[in-house]
Amino acid sequence: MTGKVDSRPTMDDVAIEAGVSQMTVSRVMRGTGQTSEQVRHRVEQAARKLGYVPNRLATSLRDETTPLIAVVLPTLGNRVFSEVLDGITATLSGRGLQPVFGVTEYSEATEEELVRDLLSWRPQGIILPGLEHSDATRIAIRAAGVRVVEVMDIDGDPISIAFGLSQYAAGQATARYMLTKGYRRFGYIGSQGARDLRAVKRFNGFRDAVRDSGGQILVEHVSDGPSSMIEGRRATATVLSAPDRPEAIYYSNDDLAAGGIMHCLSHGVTMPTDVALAGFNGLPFLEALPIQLTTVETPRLEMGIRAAQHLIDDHDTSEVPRVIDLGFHLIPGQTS
Amino acid sequence: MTGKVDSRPTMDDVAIEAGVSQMTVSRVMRGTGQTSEQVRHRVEQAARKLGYVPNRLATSLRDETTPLIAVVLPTLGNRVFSEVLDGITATLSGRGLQPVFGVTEYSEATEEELVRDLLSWRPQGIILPGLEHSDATRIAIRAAGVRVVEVMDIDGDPISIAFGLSQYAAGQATARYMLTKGYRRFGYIGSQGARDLRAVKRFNGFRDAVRDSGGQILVEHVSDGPSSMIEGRRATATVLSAPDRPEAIYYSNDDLAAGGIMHCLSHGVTMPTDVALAGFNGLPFLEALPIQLTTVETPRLEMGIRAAQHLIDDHDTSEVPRVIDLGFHLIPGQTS
DNA sequence: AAGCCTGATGTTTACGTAAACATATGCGCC
DNA sequence: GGCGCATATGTTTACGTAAACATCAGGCTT
Repeated sequence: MTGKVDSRPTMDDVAIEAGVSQMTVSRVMRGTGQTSEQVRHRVEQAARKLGYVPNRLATSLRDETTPLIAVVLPTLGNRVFSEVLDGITATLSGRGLQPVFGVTEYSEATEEELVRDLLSWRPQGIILPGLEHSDATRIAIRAAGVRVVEVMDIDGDPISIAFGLSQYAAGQATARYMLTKGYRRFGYIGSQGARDLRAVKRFNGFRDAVRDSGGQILVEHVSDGPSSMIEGRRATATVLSAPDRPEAIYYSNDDLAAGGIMHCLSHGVTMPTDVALAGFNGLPFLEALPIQLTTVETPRLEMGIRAAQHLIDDHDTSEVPRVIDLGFHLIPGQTS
Repeated sequence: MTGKVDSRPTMDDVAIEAGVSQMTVSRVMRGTGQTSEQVRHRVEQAARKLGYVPNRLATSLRDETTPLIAVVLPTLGNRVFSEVLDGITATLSGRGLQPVFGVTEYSEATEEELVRDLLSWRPQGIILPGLEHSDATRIAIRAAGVRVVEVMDIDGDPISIAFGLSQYAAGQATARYMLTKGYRRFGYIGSQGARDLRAVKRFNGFRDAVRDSGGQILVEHVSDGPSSMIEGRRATATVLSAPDRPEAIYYSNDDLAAGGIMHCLSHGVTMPTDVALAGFNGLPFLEALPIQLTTVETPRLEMGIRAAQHLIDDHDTSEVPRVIDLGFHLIPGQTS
């Protein structure tokens, strides 16, 4: 017996109201199979009257498929990732797919738990940040047989396919550019401790390139918290007041670097003569700075779009793991 | 008969592997009821061996409840909303709740469809931007009997409860501040056509305050696309080259206003003597500007946190509609 | 030693939907 | 005028889980 006062109406309720069977309601709702004009009308009326809303939990359970795409991101505190998410959502919407997501705050343990939770929704696919994941995460994903796309990074072995850029090469390119400008004595400013693995890779590329040319990294200042302009400003003050003051500073991202510019402007430190600066990401807000930062533009939106697109397209799950390099673009600025 | 080669393992599969009944597996998985140490161990082993992942679709269908919170946002293209989302996610995670979300791109029709889609997941609650929604949206939500929180705005009648600020008052406050500084002839620059209803309210507050004091709005420049610094720059150039040039410009948000600052800096227009500027939001990137923008700081993170918190707390659904004013804070800058 | 509780496990059922199969009605055809 | 076929609708079942209820073994009580 259906018709409980308090509960949401089901197809059964609509069926009774319209004087037909539940199956007929199902047919009318989806516009499949054969239905007479008359019945269709009655059912639609009944559905509207009762405020019927289909229950996707039931549909998905029954069909053993969902319109969900799981999305994992390190944080929403950085514009970079909301742009990736933007690309994903824009691509999914209109195709009847919906994102369910969560953030790891750069913790591998959180990622593990999050992935388990997300997979329990039986999503069509999952988008993960970076290529480094715990064994448990990999096993869970493999067992789920779900399609995976990794984004942001291509330095390593993807589970299936990765859309991103070589973080190592980006660091290297930045270093080489600075080296051509004549700088040899560098400082590095980062954040998130060593948890931001892509920042670590960039710095490795930067450091290797510097060392190969006989340059040196005089000081590494990596704070533990999230990156922000104010933190970059503080860190820059510290680094520049050290006895062994660098000629140039490489920042793990634009927020920190912009803070560096703020410090220099407020303290009469001339860029690039007193100190040269370089950041990473090419975020739009850089346009607002009084002086153009040297940075590396990354295909953030495109990574999201391509990742989502890949999950939409019908691909073979057994494909060979591969990486798609979406490249990056060094923007020479006035700070170096 | 279970054990289909291709499909994900279910409790039945684990049960067979462990030589117990499905129900026992369920008990072990959730740690409820009575289970012997021995059986528990066998079941856990079997589950691990088969890579069992619970199916939340089934659980939710069976329990008639989900751990989902639906989130609707106008866009991810503006930092404001990713900050709100950040507040929501941070508050939900750790409580076993998950956000499912979508963006409307400022379209009421899209919102309607999106809300219907989201409600079909039978979420615990739904978070909507603003107080203006189509009748169909309201009806769907009412029928769903789902808990609703509206965020951003408090100028109007909430469906149930709203956490936000008075957009009208914010516009008014900005105008009054500008008026005390002696400006009387104003320009307005907006975007998103008239779709950004909160921007419209702010402008109404601004305009009313200006008119009340005998000032006037000489020009209104509202472009149709999304807001961006570059658009603000273009618009500012246009407005300042008009024959009836305003003494001060009010922008619908900080991105546009920052573009205005860019224009002035590049064209030797001195702020605030040649023209005064004011924005809205108090986004962190303003810190990067060479000159402090007059703006209104909004409690973006807090709106997200409070909204999510309200859905977590056990509230009476039949409560009287009400609005919670989280206030705003005018930041006097160097541009006015 | 019969009765009875307790702890451990099993069986049945319902959640809402949709495929597969079953049934009914009517109409054309030879 | 009976056969067959198309069209419209109904019935059964399964998806995976968990509450409610049923069963069963063993030990304790008197």
